[in-house]
Amino acid sequence: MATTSTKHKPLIIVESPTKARTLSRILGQGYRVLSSQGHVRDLPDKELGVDIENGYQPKFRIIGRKSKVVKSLRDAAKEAQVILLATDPDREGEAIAWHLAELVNRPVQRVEFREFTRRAVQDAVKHPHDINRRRVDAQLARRVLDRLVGYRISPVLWRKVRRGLSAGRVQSVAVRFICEREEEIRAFSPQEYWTLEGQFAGDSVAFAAQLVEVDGRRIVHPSKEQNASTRIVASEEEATVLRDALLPLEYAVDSVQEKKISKSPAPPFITATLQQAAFKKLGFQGKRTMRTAQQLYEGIDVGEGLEGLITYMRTDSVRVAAEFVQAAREHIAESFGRPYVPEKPRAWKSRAGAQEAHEAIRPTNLAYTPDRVKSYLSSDQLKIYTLIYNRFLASQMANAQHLQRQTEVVSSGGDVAARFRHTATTVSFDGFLRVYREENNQDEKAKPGDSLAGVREGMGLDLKELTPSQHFTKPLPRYTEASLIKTLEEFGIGRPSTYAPILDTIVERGYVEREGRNMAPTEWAFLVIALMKDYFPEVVDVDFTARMEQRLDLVEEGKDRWQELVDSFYQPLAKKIELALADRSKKYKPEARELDEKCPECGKPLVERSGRYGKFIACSGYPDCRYVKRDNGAKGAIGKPLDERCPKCGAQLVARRNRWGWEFVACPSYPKCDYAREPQLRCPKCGGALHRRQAKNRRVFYVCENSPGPGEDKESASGKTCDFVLFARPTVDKCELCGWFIAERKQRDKVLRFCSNPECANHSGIALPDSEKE
DNA sequence: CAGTGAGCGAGCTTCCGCTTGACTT
Repeated sequence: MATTSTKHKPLIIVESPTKARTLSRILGQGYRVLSSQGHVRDLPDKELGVDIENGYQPKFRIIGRKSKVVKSLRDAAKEAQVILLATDPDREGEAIAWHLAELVNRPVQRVEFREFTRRAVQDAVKHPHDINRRRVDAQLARRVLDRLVGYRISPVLWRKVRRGLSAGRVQSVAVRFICEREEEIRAFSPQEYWTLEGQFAGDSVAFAAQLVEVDGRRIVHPSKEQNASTRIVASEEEATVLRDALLPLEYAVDSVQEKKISKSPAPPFITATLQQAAFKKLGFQGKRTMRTAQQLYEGIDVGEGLEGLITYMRTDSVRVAAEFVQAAREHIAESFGRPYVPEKPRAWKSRAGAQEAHEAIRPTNLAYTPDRVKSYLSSDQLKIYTLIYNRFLASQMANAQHLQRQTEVVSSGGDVAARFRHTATTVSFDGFLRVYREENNQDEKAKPGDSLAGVREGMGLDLKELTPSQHFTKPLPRYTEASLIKTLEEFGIGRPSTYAPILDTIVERGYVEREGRNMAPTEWAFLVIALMKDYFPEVVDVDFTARMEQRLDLVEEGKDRWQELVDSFYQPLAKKIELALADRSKKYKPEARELDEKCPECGKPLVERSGRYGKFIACSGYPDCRYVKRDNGAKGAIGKPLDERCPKCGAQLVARRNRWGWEFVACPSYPKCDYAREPQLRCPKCGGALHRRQAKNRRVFYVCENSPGPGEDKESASGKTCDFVLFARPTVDKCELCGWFIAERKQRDKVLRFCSNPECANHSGIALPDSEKE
């Protein structure tokens, strides 16, 4: 494209590059469209950045890795006559627009659209307006408040609990949920109860029915409220007595009732519900779901160039563009027939307080059915796309119709009166179930052995068998990623872009450990939550965010000033921080746990303590006795023996891991012998010496002495013929396929092991022996 | 590259929310 063609065209700035591309397509050649890629300015990382003494004046800096983006936006702004800021129509988007306006230092206009349809976009561009300064102020209040809460309370935790911990408006409430659930589980005592199932048979009928009533008292689950008309069968003895009493009685069908049940589909996905469904149905963690959805959003070549297959995936709204609903109705009629189209289009309602900047997550083109595009998609992409496609389609389909048939059987004669019930539900019209059903939809349980076709009221029956079965009440389960996100979303805590990262944060800080699908709190979580409840109860109150939001609305309506909002939250907080720091007790430090083992040096009992680097075992006589157990299986363990002798003392060397988890080779007789080195010293390719280097970004990498430096190419650097460079750490292990050493790299908090040979099949990663999911 | 506790007190850690692309001496 000619460079002059962009000059003087109106410039439109949006948040995401994909939106820029779509917008460009809608508006055509007359506009130049660029993206900010999210926020471009923020408070500095290394300091508070809020002048508390001076009206909470924030100190904004261009975010380091956005400097290139900012430069290109500034350059483009210089060339443009008209600048339109089309960032998202929500609080954060308004703030981004304001920061951009400040940075380009030129007159700007604001445009907003909530759908990426031609009509909505063209209409928006025709009606530009000013930036909403009140809305920007509301965002400012939100940002400053979060910074003050996070950066002022966290240091209290470093001092009183452990270094490196953190607190925040969102993460602390998430940790609180997990801790309180754990306390409930620990306090729970399972309660025994019994159910009785009878096998009835009569004239060409046979079926099973549950005992539901004895002498006018309903048999209920222990969790149900108890009164004079209810009863729990609590023991085997009780169950046996009942069985013996009921077996000899005579029985007859009391009633047969049929009920129609209409079930409506779930709304189309928003971020939180997509993550929940993908977790439940596919076992995907939030991160994996979002990464995949992003790919579908950015576009896939389905044979006709790049096509974005879904709408934006970070949304809190279930709204769908009216024209697309119409398209869906036509598609449904065509694919499944008229009865599958509801009379009126369904209009879904988002949670109160949703910002509704985007549509729900839906396919962009119904002609791209999962089946039609599957050969262009990866396996993850197809799974997520199918989920989104079907959930959306279902949300505009007709209700499913169920027929529930209840057959009740009563006893006659004897000293007790019993009532049994058989319930069968059948689907009479599948409706939306044709394309989407929830995970635990187990209400269609017509048992295979049952035959009730000939059942009539008053018909006599024999009770052939009466089988008691034992049950126990169960505590609520631990939170999973899905149920935690659901809970946070319901309380309005966190935003679509942060649900998945929150999980990482609380795991990284050591508050929570993943145990299979569940989230288990650590000791640190309990200590920190206890402190938070004592000193900062309002911050860990589930309604803190809701109260903040109400106040933000007032700022947005011009009824409150942002500084006053921040001040009214911060002043009480500042007092509590002082109180907390003044308390010198060790109440929130982990306790040493006494062990049954005696110190081999002084005979006093050993204790397990929590130190900076995890748990360790030492003598309770400290500081008189400084014994520390070295082979406790923790990080300071003895290590893996190697086929190599110590050059200093001749002992058999071992591989150990340092405090950051990296391997090194050392003498086992440490501290008597201090021989230690890196796991690999020679280049696996040419045998030359292997050097460790550090990049500007502080990442460690390894390079062969025979490889040319960055400035020199292979021709000019005579003799430097090797090109071995490794952006990872070597280990002592060898690859089974090629014999080169295995290397390790950390991807976020996860360790990736792979062969150092780029030609080897194991280079992309080694399958773990106990391959865990994701 | 091998810690840890207590206290002395260098120099360090930390929030939530928007968005992707880096590329190493």
